[in-house]
Amino acid sequence: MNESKNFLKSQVQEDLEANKYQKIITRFPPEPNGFPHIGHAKSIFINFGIARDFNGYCNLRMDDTNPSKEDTKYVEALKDAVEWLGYEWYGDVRFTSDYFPKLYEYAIELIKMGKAYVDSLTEDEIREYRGSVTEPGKRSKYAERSVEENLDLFERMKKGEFVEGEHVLRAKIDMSAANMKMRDPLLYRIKNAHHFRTGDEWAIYPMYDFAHCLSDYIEGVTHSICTLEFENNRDIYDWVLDTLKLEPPRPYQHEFARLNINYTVMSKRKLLELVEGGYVNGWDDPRLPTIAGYRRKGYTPESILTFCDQIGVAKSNSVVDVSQLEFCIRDDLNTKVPRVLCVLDPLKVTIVNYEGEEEIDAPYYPHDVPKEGSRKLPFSREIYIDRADFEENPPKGYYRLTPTQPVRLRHGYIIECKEVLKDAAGNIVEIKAEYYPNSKSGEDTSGIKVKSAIQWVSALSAKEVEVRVYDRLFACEAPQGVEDINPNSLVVKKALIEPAVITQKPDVRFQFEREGYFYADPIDYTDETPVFNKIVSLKDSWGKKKRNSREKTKQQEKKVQIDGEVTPMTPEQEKLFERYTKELQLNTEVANTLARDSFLASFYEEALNELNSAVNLANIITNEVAREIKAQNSTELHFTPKQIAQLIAMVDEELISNKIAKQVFEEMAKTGADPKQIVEDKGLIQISDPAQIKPIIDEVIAANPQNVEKFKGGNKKLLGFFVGQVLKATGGKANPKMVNELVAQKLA
RNA sequence: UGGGGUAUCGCCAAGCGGUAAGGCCUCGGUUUUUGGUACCGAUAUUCGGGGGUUCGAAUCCCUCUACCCCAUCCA
Repeated sequence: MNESKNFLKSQVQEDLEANKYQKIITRFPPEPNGFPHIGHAKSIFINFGIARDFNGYCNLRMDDTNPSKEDTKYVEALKDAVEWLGYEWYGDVRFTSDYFPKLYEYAIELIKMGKAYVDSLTEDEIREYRGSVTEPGKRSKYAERSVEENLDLFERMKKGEFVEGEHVLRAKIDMSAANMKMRDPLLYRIKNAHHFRTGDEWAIYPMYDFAHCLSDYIEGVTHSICTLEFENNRDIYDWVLDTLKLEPPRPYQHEFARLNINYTVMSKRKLLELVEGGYVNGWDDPRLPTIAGYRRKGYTPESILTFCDQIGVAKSNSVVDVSQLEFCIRDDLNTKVPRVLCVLDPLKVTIVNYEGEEEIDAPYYPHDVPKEGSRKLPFSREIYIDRADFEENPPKGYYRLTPTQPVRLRHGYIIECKEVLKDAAGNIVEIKAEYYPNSKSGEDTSGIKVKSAIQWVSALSAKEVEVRVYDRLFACEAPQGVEDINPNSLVVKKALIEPAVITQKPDVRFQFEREGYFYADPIDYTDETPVFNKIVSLKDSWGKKKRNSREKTKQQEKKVQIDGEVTPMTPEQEKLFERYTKELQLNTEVANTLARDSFLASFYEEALNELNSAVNLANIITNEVAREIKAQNSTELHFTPKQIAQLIAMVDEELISNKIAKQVFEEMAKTGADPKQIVEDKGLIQISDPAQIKPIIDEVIAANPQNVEKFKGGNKKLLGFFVGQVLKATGGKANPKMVNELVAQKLA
């Protein structure tokens, strides 16, 4: 598996090291309102994977808070998917609906705290009152109801005394919050629908934002991992848990980018449209990116898991190329699956100089797959080969049978074309050929060199099978909907296959040599009418060559960036800028940053009172100090302008290098210690004596002969590498400028 | 227009101030009775653009740009 850590694993590791949790608990929490797709597989892989990696648990929880959409058939599909992928959830399957009583209690608690109220605005009014992204909302007059009234109303909501939409329970947070989600979010709504588990017991149902965080908490989840679109919901997640003052530890939410793959669609809505519109044959149609679809097509769980591992986990919206997935299934099947001969587009070949019949012993696996097994391949005078394996007027580079080019029948003899028979329309209907009796595979003494070996079947014993050749469902990379459907996404062929394959059971995979991997359809396959699904083609560098030569290579243009306008300075800022550039000789960029930030400016002025080192102070304040201020979100700073001045004084006196100054500053920001004290305690005084530095340089050079070579060969970037090594050896204390010069001299 | 995110090769993706990982794709080559596999090799002087700080910047600072998410009684 992938060794590099993703940000989620790093987070878990960090939390574990900080002793935040004793045991890691994650959860996979789908809403049972549709069939799981490969995006769910990614989530399953992440959640169960983290639990496995860190010796924890992963729960499977059905987030069933919306009875009008959910159904028990979906929970079965979800369970199947997890099991098929090889994971085991901890304990029983959980349901948010199991927590409805507990959730109700928490809601009452919030009401008692004055943090939740029953609102009786209409749906439209609620929307209107919420405001817009740029304008604040306004609070409902019902927010003023007393705790008693809220309690009474909420209980009656629960009892079913009201109709849908009459009341809702809302959190009392902030109607003018910049985060729209925090404008008094709804906690409960009245719904008369029948719930597939709790039946008609409840008249009210909790909203996602209320139920999810608390369900996580109830289950002892530590890391609540979800997709990017919930980033804005994190504030409510934290608000609910914090406001309720629950006993720690509590879970935290982390978001990652959902999976997208080109040439397909992933949204539930679009998938549903395809299924219900009859564009595909059900949720397990092999062209669909559903787990059931991939499974029916013949993908292995291992290949899906490998894929999930390869694509990684990050926060940028991305679209993974299908070829990555296709690679995974090819790679998995290559070492697992027997090779057999199947002719998809049969063309008759009569071997005129052959009489009788024979059986050829043919191994199931090629030389590079360490597996045993073989079968008998019947051979006779009449055989079939694939139409694509004969060309009367072959293009350049064609390796297969032509009127002048012999070819080997895989595992069998070399044949040569003698005559081409055509129908009235000019279509080739048969080939008369001759074979070389002394060219049999394994005992070939003919000395004839052929460029390829092709698949074939004997006419006498071949069986007709149905082969469903699937191609991508959509014709374009980023399909919008059914209008982009590839009309040839399914081609059903009557193919001819060698007899050994037919005695096999369904649910078995093969490689049809030179064609691809195929799967005996687990549902439609019978011995009388065998059906094979194409899983994926083999890599086809010949087909590609042909295609590429036809396609024009399009050149990509580099995008031109346009610079936007910068907001002008106020007169006061203008004045400061003037002073900084003219009087203090700061460069315009630094002066600009300082002048525009009043906090930084006053910090700078104060430091300037302590030390007359305008440029160096300005530099550290606009860069390092600014960063700390951002990180600490203002207020609680551990360092003062005076201390910064002391630090810079040491730099000015060349007691410490700039590099060390940054290190000292970080320490100051963390602990609030005095810069001089830090330098003293850690012995950070700069080493500027060449006599001390030179031996270290020699050591570094001696230890890295290849890099010395590379450097002398012209790789000047390596100078930085050597400087870095020397600095590392001295604990960062060597004067970097001097090291630079000395190293350059040494290596010159 | 407010808030929250994200930008590193054709596609994913490491990287957290000191030599731009890896996989897929692509292109060469070797082996091959699968135009498969395997194996070797090539492919980012540059990290969305522009500035700044530093001996040294993909990494720190400023700024601009592009894209995604948020105004369901969905999740």
